[in-house]
Amino acid sequence: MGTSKLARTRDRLLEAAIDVMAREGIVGATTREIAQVAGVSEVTLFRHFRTKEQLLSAVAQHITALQSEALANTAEWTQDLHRDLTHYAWLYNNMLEKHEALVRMFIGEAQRHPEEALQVFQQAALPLRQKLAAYLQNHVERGSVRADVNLSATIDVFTGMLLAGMLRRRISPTCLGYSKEEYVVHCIRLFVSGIATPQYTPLPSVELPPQL
Amino acid sequence: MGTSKLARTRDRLLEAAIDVMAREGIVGATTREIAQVAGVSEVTLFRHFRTKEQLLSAVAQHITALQSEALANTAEWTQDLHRDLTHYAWLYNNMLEKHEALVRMFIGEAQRHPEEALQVFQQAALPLRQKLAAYLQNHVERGSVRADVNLSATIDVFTGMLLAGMLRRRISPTCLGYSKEEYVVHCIRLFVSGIATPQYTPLPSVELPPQL
DNA sequence: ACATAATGTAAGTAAGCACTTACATTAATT
DNA sequence: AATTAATGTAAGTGCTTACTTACATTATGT
Repeated sequence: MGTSKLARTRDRLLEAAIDVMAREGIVGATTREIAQVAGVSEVTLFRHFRTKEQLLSAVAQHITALQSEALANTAEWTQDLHRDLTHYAWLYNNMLEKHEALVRMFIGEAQRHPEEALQVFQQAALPLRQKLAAYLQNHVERGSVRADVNLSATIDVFTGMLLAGMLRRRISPTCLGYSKEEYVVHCIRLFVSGIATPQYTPLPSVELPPQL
Repeated sequence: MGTSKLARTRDRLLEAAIDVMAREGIVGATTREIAQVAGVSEVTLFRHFRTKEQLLSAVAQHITALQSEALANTAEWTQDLHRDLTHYAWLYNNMLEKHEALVRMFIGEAQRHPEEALQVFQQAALPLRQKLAAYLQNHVERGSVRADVNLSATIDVFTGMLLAGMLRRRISPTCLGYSKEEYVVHCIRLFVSGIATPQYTPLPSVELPPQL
């Protein structure tokens, strides 16, 4: 066995903690239920993590590790701005949906657990974010993206649109007036036409008026 | 006295509940502390609201009422798309910042309290949202906003950008690489250039927020 | 086979929780 | 002044929580 029994039990406890905390929130998640979901006794939980607080901290680190692992597979860029951003948007959106419960929890309890929330959200999204920044910077130098945009702010606007979309879908999925796909497509379109230079305007294919 | 003692105590309890719940979350907010903050005994709390659940429900209604009241003052539109949306964006952003703790709480606990979260977020933002929809529809008919956009989706993208910006600012305010003002300005610029028709391409002049 | 590491079982502790009961006190109304 | 409505005080109930202790059981490695 590559992993010891100790490590396997620890991992099961962390996964169970993620599961229960996502359902019940941090305050609502009891050590009893976490241990039960993990299939171990409550005493074992406290032998691995001396307090609930320490378990929470370990959970945050665990998630961070999982995320940067999942996003490690570098997507190949085609240099087609609209196509690449579509790929990126769906990658990001799917990640958000997969971890919706956790995202909600950390947003809601960010004030009470600032260091963990910061750790999870900032560190987990950092590599993907930097890749996108480098990609857009490349486009800026090639003249297809406007040079007068703050790249950090712009990227956060982009991911923020997708995040907010996911949050809103759960709250009122019925009477939104649009589908998930429609929303994401709108995000992409808005973003591309917002950062692209006038020369590079991919959207209105009919009769481009000459720019002045 | 316009308001009876009964109603005043009830109001103080509701305000205290908002205060404590915003700080501690719904699960973390204890009836003891809510009563203490309200300056009444815990028994009085239970005489006004038979259970904690019922108190939560009353809180949701109270917030909804407060919000639609605050947004009742109709802003006059100047028909200048960029200018009007700037005004709207700052109005919305300030509202979000004012109620940040509550927004966070309801996002985080939306799954466990679906009806209250829906009530607060949907109903509170509804009038403002409808006004913006009507305004944009007007611009569509006048040809300054593209006709091929889903207005509902587009509005949600706009408000979503602002919401996500507020959420992110609290988590990592230091190392963002941009200011709040910069973020909001980027939102506006992205949005305007994304929905405007090619004929109507406003020159993006940096606008300052109305006030702190 | 044996020593040790990891877990289970059972029971319990002290604290905090929502919520109640009984009775005294204050304020408003009549 | 008398009645009533609104609140306070004090004590307590039953439940759940994080966390502990003592001891028995299983798996693991040598």
